[in-house]
This record gives sequence, C-alpha cells and structure tokens, in this order.
Amino acid sequence: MTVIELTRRERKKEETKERIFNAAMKLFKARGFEETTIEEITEKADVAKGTFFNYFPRKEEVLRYLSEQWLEEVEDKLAAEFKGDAPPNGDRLIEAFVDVARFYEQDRNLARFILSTWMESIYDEEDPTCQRWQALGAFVVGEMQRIGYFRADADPARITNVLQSLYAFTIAKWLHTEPAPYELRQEIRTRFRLVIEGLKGRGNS
Amino acid sequence: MTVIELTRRERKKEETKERIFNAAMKLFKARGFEETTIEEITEKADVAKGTFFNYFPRKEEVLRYLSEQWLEEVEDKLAAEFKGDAPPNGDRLIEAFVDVARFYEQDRNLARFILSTWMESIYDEEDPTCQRWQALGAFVVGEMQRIGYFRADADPARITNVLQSLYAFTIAKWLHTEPAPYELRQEIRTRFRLVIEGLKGRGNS
DNA sequence: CTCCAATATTGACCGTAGTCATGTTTGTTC
DNA sequence: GAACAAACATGACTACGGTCAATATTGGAG
Repeated sequence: MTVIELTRRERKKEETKERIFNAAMKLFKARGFEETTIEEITEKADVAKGTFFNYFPRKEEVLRYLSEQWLEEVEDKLAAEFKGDAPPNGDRLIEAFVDVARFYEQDRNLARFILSTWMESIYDEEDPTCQRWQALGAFVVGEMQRIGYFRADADPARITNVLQSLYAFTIAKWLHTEPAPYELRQEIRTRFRLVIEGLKGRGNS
Repeated sequence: MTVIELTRRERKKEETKERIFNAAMKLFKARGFEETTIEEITEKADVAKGTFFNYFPRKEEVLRYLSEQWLEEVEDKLAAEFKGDAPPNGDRLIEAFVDVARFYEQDRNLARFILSTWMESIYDEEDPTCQRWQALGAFVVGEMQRIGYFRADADPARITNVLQSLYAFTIAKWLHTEPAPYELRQEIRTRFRLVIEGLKGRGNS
C-alpha cells in the first residue's frame, strides 16, 4: 500500500467524487437505480448537474465504481486465501466462494447492481477487473489441478469459466426471484459439488 | 394448431404490428438497437410515433417479441427431438443443444438481442417462456435420469439450471468477444462433457 | 500581488423514450 | 343510414440522460 501525497486540488476532487458517489448510493438504495435521476443525485451532493459527468461519464459508471471497489476487496480476500502458506485444499475452494456469497445476502439491492456490472464485465476481456478474475481463477484452478483435486487433463481457463458461470447464475437467480428460491450458500455448495462430481449416471460409460 | 378466424379489425392490427416489427428488425440489423430511434421505425412502418407504443409498450419489447418467436421454434424442435419415438440418448441431448447453437452463429447482432432477453427471462419465473423452458428441461433431464445417463440422486431442476447457465454463458461470451474466442459448437460440446464427467481429479475422494 | 494557463464547475441546451388528451375509424344497434 | 361506443391513431408534450460553450477557481511564475 503506497501512500501518495495529494495536493489540495486532488483532495478536493476525491472528496467531490465521494460526495456524489455517496449521494447516488443512498438514493439508489432507497428508490432504485432507474428511479433515481441524476439531478436528484447532484442536488443531494450539492453540485450542478454537469459536475456529475466530470466524475462519472455515464450513470452506470457509478455502479461500476461500486462494483470495482467491492470486487477488489473480494479479490484480495480470495487471493489471500489461496496464495497464503496453508496447503491448497478443494473444500476450502468451495467454502471461500460460499463465504463471499454472504455479501450478496446482506443487501439485495446493492448486490443486484454489483452483480449486473460484474456479469457485463465478465464478457469484456479488455476490462481490467475481468482480467484479474481470469488470472486469479487460472491460478486457483491450476493449484487445484496440481494437488489432484481437479482433473489435470482439462484446460484451467475452461474450468474457471464453467465455475464462474455457475456461480454468477446461481446468485443472479437468487437475487432476481422474490421470495428467495433457495438458501443461497447451501445451493452454491451443492451445485459446485454437483459439477465437480459430475452429472454422470451409472448407465453411462 | 387451431386456426382462429380473425375479424378485419384484428387482421389489420396484426398486420400493423408485423409492419412495425419488420421495420424495427431491419433497422436494428443495419444500425444496431441503441442507434435506432422509434421515430425512424415508425417512419419506415408509415405510422405515427405513438402507434408504436400501442403495440410494444417499450422499445425492448420488440426484442422480446423476436426472442419469443425464435424460442418457440427452438422449443418445438427440442421437444420433438425428445418426446418422439426414438429412445432417449445422452449424446443426442448434447448434440441437440449444439445444433441449436447454429442459429446464434448465423447473425451475431440478432443473436445478441435474443440472448439478452432470454437471459433476463431466465430469472423471471413468472415469464411463460421461462416456465416452458423449465418444464422442457425437467422433462428431458428426467428422461436422462431414467435411462441412467444422468445420476438419479440429483434434483432434475438443479441439473437443468446448471446446464442452462453453462449454455447461456458459453454463448454469451462467444457473442460478446471480438473476434470469436472459440469455435462455438465445439466449445459447448466440450463444456457439457466436462460437467457431465465431472471436474474431479484422481487425488479426490 | 498580478497575470496566466490549466483545471473544475455550471446550467442552458439537445435528442430520444415514453405519455396522453384529442381526433379518427370501425363495427354495432335500431 | 344515423347515432353511438369501443378500439385505434396521432403528434404535441414531458422527463431524463448526456453535451458543451461559457464561466469560475486554482496554483504557480514573475
């Protein structure tokens, strides 16, 4: 963590961005994303409408900003879990993801925003967030292959993609269905186990 | 297929809707969804702007309409494949889905529209399209369990969800990445096989 | 302190999705 | 065919996301 000295100007800029961001989040939580207008946000943040666009080129960028902050946290958490000294372990892999899902359970509204931007960024290979996730996924899956938890004859990137889609969809469905269709963390655990063990039946060569 | 007699009024109504729809599709294909304005559509369809909203309450509803038409076709195709006389067969299951993916390869623009509405409807359990897919999925998976291709100790709805997320994501990523990141049908086949066989490695109990 | 260029702020303005009051057409009843 | 109601068409209007030229603020150089 490098501490960079900021000039007064830069400090003020950050502060304004934060003020706009906080105002936006409060309104989004209270009334929803679509229902909140940019004028309401800027009024609450006590700046002119145009100022908003100096900090966030589009309304959606506020969500992306939120999402990035949160994903960085999660990333650090997962990276610490897997790049630490403790030997890699398959069950810990699942439990780490299950654990991250706690967040989504906290605030469904917020979670919806974050998930939707995450799901968009998943497709965009230019997106730095996406790249970091791919890298993290490839590393973790590689480790799992090394210890024999995952089969070694499958492309780690493919396994990462499969698990990512499973994870994202399980959360997305849970978030968009009212009332919640299942106990989220339990369901993630079950589905992960299911694809790890395989869908194959007895009559299948 | 029941043929319903339509009054002149109803015929005219259908015709107008079709005219608007066709105009919209031509413009969407040529210039993209966002870039096409409703006024352009109505001009091309030779109706007033307001008329558009008598037929499609939102701009996106045009896509939903397209999507519904197409999904019905696919549904019929898949249903015929699995409710026919031929004995159910696991490889045929995979190949049927692979085959459907051909469509997405035809027109990437159109496919993007259809997939995005499909992915939204996946979450919405009220949506009739979603319900029909769930039903079809449950039936097919049930058959596969009966013949021992899929393990019988897993909830068919869960297996359906897992496969659906895998399928949708694989296509989505393929559609949103330029140039295409993989040969679509081959990738679907590989991923399906992967989750059917399981991700488990040798060192895994 | 004065001047200046860089940077940040502002709100009038624009384009477009969607609304709605009004006008028009259609089918029906006598 | 006249009178009427229901269904449908219409375009002026509103609301909001986003642009941009004009204005204000900042910090540094002389």
